[in-house]
Formats: sequence, C-alpha cells, structure tokens
Amino acid sequence: MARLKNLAGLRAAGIDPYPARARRTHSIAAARALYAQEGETRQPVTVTGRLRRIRVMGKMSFADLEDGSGSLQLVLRRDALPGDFYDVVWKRLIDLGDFIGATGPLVVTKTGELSVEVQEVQFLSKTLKPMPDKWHGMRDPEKRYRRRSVDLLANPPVRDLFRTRAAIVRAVRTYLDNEGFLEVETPILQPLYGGAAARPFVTHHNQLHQDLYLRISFELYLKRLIAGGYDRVYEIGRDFRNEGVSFKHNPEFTQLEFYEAYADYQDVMRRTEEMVSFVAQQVNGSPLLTWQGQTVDLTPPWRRIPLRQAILDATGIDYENYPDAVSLADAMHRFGHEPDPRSSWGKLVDSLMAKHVEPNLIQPTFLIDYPRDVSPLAKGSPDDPRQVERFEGFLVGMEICNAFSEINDPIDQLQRFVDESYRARHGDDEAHPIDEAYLEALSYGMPPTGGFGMGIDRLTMLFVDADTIREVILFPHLRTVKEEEVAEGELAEGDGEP
RNA sequence: GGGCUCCUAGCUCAAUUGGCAGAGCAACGGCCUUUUAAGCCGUGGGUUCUGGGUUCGAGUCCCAGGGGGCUCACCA
Repeated sequence: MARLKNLAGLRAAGIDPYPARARRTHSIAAARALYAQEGETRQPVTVTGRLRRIRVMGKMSFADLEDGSGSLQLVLRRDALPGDFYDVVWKRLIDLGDFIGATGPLVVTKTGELSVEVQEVQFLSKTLKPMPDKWHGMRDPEKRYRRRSVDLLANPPVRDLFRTRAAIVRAVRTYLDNEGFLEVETPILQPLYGGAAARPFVTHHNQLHQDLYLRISFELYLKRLIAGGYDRVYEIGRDFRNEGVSFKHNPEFTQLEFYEAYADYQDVMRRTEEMVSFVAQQVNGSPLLTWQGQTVDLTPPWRRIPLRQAILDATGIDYENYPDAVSLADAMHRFGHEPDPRSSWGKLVDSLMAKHVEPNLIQPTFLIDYPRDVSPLAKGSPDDPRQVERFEGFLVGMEICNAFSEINDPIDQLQRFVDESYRARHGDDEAHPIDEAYLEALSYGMPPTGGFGMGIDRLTMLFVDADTIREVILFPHLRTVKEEEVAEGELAEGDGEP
C-alpha cells in the first residue's frame, strides 16, 4: 500500500505523521474574510485542513485545502519552499486526503483564485485510505450510511444537511424557551413504558434484577411535571420503538414533546403552526419550502379537516354510519378495501386515514377529532363520547405531530387504562399498560393541559428535501454485517514493511 | 416478516446469445512554474458479496445464505 510506504517515509524524514498539535492563525473562512477586508497580504497566514485536490505542474503545484469552514487554494513553488521539501516531501510523501498546515501570504492567481502562496508546510495527519471519487463522491447508500465519516468528507452537501438539522433543533428550542417553556429530561430507562401505541425494547438491570424498557415516549413523565407545578415543559430526545424500519421509521428517533397547562388542543394547534413557521423563518428565511419538486407553504393558519370528513372525501365511507368494528370492516370490504379482521373500530378508522388520506396531505394540514379507542390519553369531546380532542399534523404525506387535550380526570384515565388492558388481553401488543404512578400524579390534580409530540427527523426531511429518514439521521439503523472487514490485519501486516 | 430488485477495482460505472473481466477518477513511473474535474505518455490493480450446482466454459443460468434498495403489512 503506497500510503503506508509514505507514512514510513515521513517518519524517515523526521516528520511526525500524527503530531499532537497544529498551529494556525486563521480558519479558511477567516482567511477569506481577511482578504475581503485587506486584499492581498504581506503578512503570512497559516491555514490548516485536508488536501482535497492536488494539481502538480512540474516545479509548481496547486492544491485545494479544506477545513470545517470552507476551502482555499494553495500555491506551492519549488523555489519558495525550504530545501528539497518540494521534490522529496510534497511530491513523494504527501497524499490526497492528508491534513497539513500551510503558511504564506494571501495572493490572487492569474485566474483570479484566492490562494495561499505557501512558504512553509506543517504535516498534521496521514490518511491511509484513498479518498472516494473526487467527482462522483460516494453514492452507494449502504456505504454512505455504514461509513458516514467517508460520506461526510466526500459529499459536502451531507455536511450541510446536518448543520440544517442542528439549526432546526436550535430554532425549536429558541421558540419554546421564548414562550416560557422549561426544558427537562426524563428517564429513558423506564420500569413501565407508555404514552404511545408501540412495542418497546426491553433491557435488564443486573444489580436490581429488574427488566426495564427503553421509552417509547416522554408523555407520562412530562405530565407528572405539569401536575407538579411547572406550567410549561418540553423535552427533546430519543424515543425507541421496536417496530419495522421504513423510509419514515427508524428504531430510534428524535422526538419533541411539550405540555402546556391551561391550554387545550385548539391552543396547541395554533402554537404548532406558529412554532413550525418560526422554525422555517429561522432556518430557511421563508415559510416556503420545496420538497421533492413540490412547494410547501408553512404560513399559518394550516388547513383543519375533521378526520371523519377527510376519510369520507377520500374513500366515500362515513364511519359514523358504522359504529362498530364488524359493520365498518364490512363497509370497507364493500368499498374494495381489505381491513385487518382483528382491528378495533378505531384502528380501522386509523388505517383508512393512513392509507387513503395521509399520503395526499402535502400542504400542512391538521386532521382533528379522533376516535376515542385509539387515544387512551386524550380527553373526550364534550359533545361526542366516541371522539376525543385530538389532532395530528401532516406534511408532505407524512404524519409529523400528534397532540391532544390531556385527560386530567384520574378516574376517566383509570377507565381508559382498564379498556387498554382488555385490548392487551385480546392480543393487542401495542395496548397501553396501566401506569399507577401516573394515575397517582393525576389524583393529586393536574390542570387542564394541552400536549404535543413531533418527530424532529421527519420535520428535517421536509427542510432538507430528503425522501428517506435515513438521510437525516447520522447513523441510521442497518443490519450488522457478519465480518466487518476492518483493515486491522491489513494495517498490521503492511506496517512491518519499509 | 412477505413480494420485487440489486451487489463487478479504493470510488463511479461498463461487459452482446453463456465465450480472454473493462473504462474514467484514484494509485504508481515519467514530462510539465498559473492550474482549479489541469493536461500528455506509460504501468499496476479483481475471492465479479459468500457457498454449492448446471455447463467444454458462469459476472451472466439454477439453489441456498449474507447485505442493500423499493414495496406491502405495522408503527411517528
């Protein structure tokens, strides 16, 4: 391997291939700013970074140096460099991808490219693997996700994507902090899971001889904080759901939840559109986004459609006419659908929505007023016992958030949990377990509260025009490969060679 | 989990009916003091994902396995 030979060559030349320290006077962005202010400099600057391209033209070379702030051309002349550095070190021992520092004045070349006229080079770090194709980068999705560091260094747009993601999270925090919400952290390892309809991951605490669940939501803990006297709380963190993987599902994902005392689901709906359009303004400078060729306008107010109406429009089925699972499933059959015979009435309604309504909700839309029996934590509508005060928000054909007026009647909540445990006994492995600690907290009293949960990954997909959630998660879940051929044997073997 | 589909050099991709595994970039050797996907001349580079099978002959066809992508089911 040529690079290992060059590594040994550097050592032989008395150059430490992995020094502990780098000197630099300017980031590349700062060097560019300096030029913008002062023009060509007499005083040398020192910039550091990775060599992305090298163009050797005999006794003179051009190279592109890249750091986290940008990239800058280096001009190296044999005559301007000390001793035989140019011929021996630069042309022989330094490879594409190596990190170096370069010192010299800022100049502009004949073709107008701002450059460092290099007088001195410090070697900073040796690269042993070849860089991916300089033009095509690395495209194979599997390679990109498994070797994300290579993806990031080869494909600059990917680096920008995760900056955007960070900006989104920052903007969400800014919004909620400004609105008086307190950011809190609640347990990820939970003795009892809850707050969503999903199967959990199970783990075990050895010393306590106790099985624990990785949380599927933050909901119940956050509401215990509302009961405890904080009026506005939020948490941004990871949820874990033991479910399938798809373009919009990763086993762990980033969730925002907030709870607001003295608010109902209508208040939360208004806050949702306000918050998301604020984020768009902060991150994007505009409420208009382009996603997969479609323009999405986040300007409030968003459309509000009762779930019943949306399903009626999309399928011709008015579920109010079929008040039980049997008759609704029968109606679905007649309209050419294939309902899961084990589903409850509410799950049938939900499946009609997911299949026939959700994919068409490109512009931001709230579906409101959900069936009670798929919403065990949502407060019932005063005028319809079968419905709850709940909404879900949709964008680009995906559900991005879910919210409701929270049940604060401990006896009502107990009854819902009992209903859920009935479902669990009849084979629903996503039924909500009874949470005594939560019920106890409610028994001490919780004000009327609006609650909200939103998938940050999916929101990010909209902002960065991604068509799969894997694109917006740095290390998405992939199966582990049997023999991950890490090049250790290869390295050890080659290292012995001169 | 089911269905469909893909896996070839470090990277991006070719390879006719089943007939000598190739190109560009990268690497290596040479020329080159204003290039920016630099250029020109030359060289090396392969467990064609793995294991079986059919065949005179398999990257190509068949079977099993691994991994990816899409999709259905389920979940946010």
